[in-house]
Amino acid sequence: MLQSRLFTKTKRESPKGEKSVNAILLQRAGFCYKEMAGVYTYLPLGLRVLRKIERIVREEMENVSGQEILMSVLQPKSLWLKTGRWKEGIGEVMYKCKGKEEIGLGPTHEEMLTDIVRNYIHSFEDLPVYIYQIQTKFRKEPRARSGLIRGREFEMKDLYSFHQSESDFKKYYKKVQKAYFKIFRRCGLKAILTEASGVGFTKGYTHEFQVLSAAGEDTIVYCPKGHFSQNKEVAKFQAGDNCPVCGEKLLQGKAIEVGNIFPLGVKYSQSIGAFFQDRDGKKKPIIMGCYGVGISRLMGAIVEVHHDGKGIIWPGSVSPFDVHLLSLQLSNKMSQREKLEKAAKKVYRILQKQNVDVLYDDRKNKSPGEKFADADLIGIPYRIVVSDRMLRKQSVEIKRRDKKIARFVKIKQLPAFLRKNLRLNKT
RNA sequence: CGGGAUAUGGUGUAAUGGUAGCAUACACCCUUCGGGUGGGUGCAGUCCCAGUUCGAAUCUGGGUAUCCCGACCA
Repeated sequence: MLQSRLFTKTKRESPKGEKSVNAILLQRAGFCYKEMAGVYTYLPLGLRVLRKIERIVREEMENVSGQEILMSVLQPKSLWLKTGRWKEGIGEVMYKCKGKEEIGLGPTHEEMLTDIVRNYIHSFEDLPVYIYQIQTKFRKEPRARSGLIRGREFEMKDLYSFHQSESDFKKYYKKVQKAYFKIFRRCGLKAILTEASGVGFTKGYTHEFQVLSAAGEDTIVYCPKGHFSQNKEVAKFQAGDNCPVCGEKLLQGKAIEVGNIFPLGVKYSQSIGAFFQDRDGKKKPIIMGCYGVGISRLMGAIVEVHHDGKGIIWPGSVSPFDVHLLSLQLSNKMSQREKLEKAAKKVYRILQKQNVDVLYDDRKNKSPGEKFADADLIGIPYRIVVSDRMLRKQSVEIKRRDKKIARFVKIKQLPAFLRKNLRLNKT
């Protein structure tokens, strides 16, 4: 991708009033455009990141036998009346449209999917089944905040599992738990499995995946060795207490909830009427589980964790590009400029041939300082510089965004270097 | 939903009752060239409605929007 053609440019100043790091950096660098409080447009750079995160999530969902569907955003009132949630609970934050009839904008999809499942699952032999989707959700949040961390419109992956027995559900629950750790690790985040309050019908155990960050809305009490963590709202322990597992002193910190998993029991199957006939001939409500990942929130969380004073530092797995190629047009001699452009294009082609996603800063009349500043702000993991100085040595300069020092690689040896080093980032 | 703050060119800011200024971005000219080079020219603005006043960006009332704290966060 040629940066001269890239839609959107970086901004020198932080958006007015904005305090949260992810909101500032994502807007300044041109990843997101704020439409309203808690409502964002994903620009070319931002969408690439979102897609990368989606890809990771999809792969891990397929690994736990999830089948992807895409449900509608518009939801019938009748279904919500069946579960009593049109007016209460999440219904309170549902956007409702009045047309011919009242319709809800999906804040979550338990009702809808349970109703669909009701139409296809009739026997124990049809179970278990695991259905997920990646979709935009709408919630009338009383207070949208912190950029992508809490939006009124946001992207979420929601997986629902359907089982014939509690024990089968529990096995799957554990499996998804593992898959979730993998998702967050692949996104460059260290998630802490945290016990949280269940809603009435969940009788106890629900789990949140929390990422430590000052931008978080939750406070967790956790074991630094990772044995234990509880959300402050339900915590029976406090900072300074001993970890019930290893005895280590517990810590307390702010955290962003990037995912959650919880049992639904038979709440929805019962009220919506999703039953199956068991091998004993009896009709039973399907046992359900629900597993969410805030995809767009994850993007915000990654920025909160991976940045410095100059900009974002994307983990390779979710970066919009693998390499940011800069050509420094320094000489005022036309012949030299042409020579440099030719060399930069050659490097660009080498990179593309190696299947490296590259953003090529081919902009003319931009000073080196400006190109460096933009590269730091955008935060692509590798920066490759082509300049007169480099050309004299038949080399390019390669610098990692998260490292201070640069190294020099002969253009001839570039393909080998790329094969050897960049693959590391493809998780 | 309670509390606080803010609203001025595309973006970021100054002007506290009397000529709306600066920076940046953008366009053009010159200059410079490995960390936002310097200079010149041009383009462009007071959130909305009402009120006070000879006169309002500025004061008053109402509205709207944004940010922050809290409540809320199946």
